[in-house]
Amino acid sequence: MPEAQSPTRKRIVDAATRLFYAEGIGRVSVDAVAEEAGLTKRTLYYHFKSKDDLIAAYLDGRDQPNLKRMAGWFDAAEGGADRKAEAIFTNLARAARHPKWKGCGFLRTAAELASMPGHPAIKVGSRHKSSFETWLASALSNHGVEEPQALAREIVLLIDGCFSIMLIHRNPDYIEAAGRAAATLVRARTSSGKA
Amino acid sequence: MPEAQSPTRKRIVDAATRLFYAEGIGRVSVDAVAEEAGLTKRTLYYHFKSKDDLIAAYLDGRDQPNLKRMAGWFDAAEGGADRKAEAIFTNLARAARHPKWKGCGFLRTAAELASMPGHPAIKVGSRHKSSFETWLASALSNHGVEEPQALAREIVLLIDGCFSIMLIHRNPDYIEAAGRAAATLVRARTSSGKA
DNA sequence: TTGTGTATATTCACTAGTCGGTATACCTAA
DNA sequence: TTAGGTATACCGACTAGTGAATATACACAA
Repeated sequence: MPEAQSPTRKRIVDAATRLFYAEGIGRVSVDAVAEEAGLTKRTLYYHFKSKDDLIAAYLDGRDQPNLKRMAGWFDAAEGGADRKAEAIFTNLARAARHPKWKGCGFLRTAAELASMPGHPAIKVGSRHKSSFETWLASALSNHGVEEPQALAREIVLLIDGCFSIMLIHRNPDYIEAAGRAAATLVRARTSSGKA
Repeated sequence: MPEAQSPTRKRIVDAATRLFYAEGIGRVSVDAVAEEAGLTKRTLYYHFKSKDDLIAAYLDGRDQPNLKRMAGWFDAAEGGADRKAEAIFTNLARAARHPKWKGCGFLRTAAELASMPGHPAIKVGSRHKSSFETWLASALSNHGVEEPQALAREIVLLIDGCFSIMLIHRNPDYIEAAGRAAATLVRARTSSGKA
């Protein structure tokens, strides 16, 4: 039985992360992941029981880094809740200009697996998105916002809207527009009418 | 050279539409489309020069029906611009409860083709989404809204956010939340402060 | 120190089937 | 006779997954 913390396993997940994010899970073969990791397919199958398992592990590995990055952007921004929320979008727009940026791996994977709602990778994605929404609600509530949970959900919808539409138009203006919308929604839930 | 309006061609596109939407373009083989259409692969390749071509034709066929459906929801709703915008989401939530609903074919295809930004199907998707945004801006401007283009873009972001996040959570509550957010954004752009 | 057993980790070679696309031939209607 | 449209049969490349053998390392007994 393979170790959960094996360095080989980590090498495989890292290789899978690079390829799955760049090309999409359906366009990357298990052979390709094994080659990228510098080992054979049989070794990969020693550490993961199926490709579906590997896909879930790939997304699981992105959970914490993604959450921390978003939280970092929010925390680092000056100003009230509206400015902090908008900062997430400003930073996202900057990231999206990088040529290797291909949207959100969780959403793209869910789109590819839309016909398999119970797929383990979708459960991982669902947990990740819920974690983010929960964190955002608590962060907003620390900045004197009314109904932080409802507001967090609205902002999450705008963020995921950015991810999707960027894959169609490849135009970061949409992210800036979403940031302004988010700020508007925050102000609509701030007692003073302006934070 | 095949006819553009050939009934055989239409049968192929209809079959492709059923399968591609249900399973995703990457999980459906050309053989499967041919069988669904009740003809052989060779005949399919007489009418389409490649699978990529067929994918683009599939999305092209969804352009007008999708636009008309959304416009119908907006036009049929009672009330001001805020209520009409929210009606899009209410109807979307109802549609999303259907077991065969699998989100937006344009966005899912773009997600699958994220590594090929110049793919003809993505261009079709981009055109479709732009058409919708343009129509929505003009519809909003007919109802006394300020900056209808900026507002239309914000609402589009919420709609596409719904499509994406629904594939992760499968929870129509998100669509209702997006509808309320859209209404809030409309009111923020209405002179009276309330339409 | 040496030998044996055991669990972990890895490789090569393979299966059975699918993929997008095509060569060739045939049928039918103008 | 010609051209549009369809069918059979096939191609080489690739797919996820597996069987059997092997390398490595450490435990314990003689």
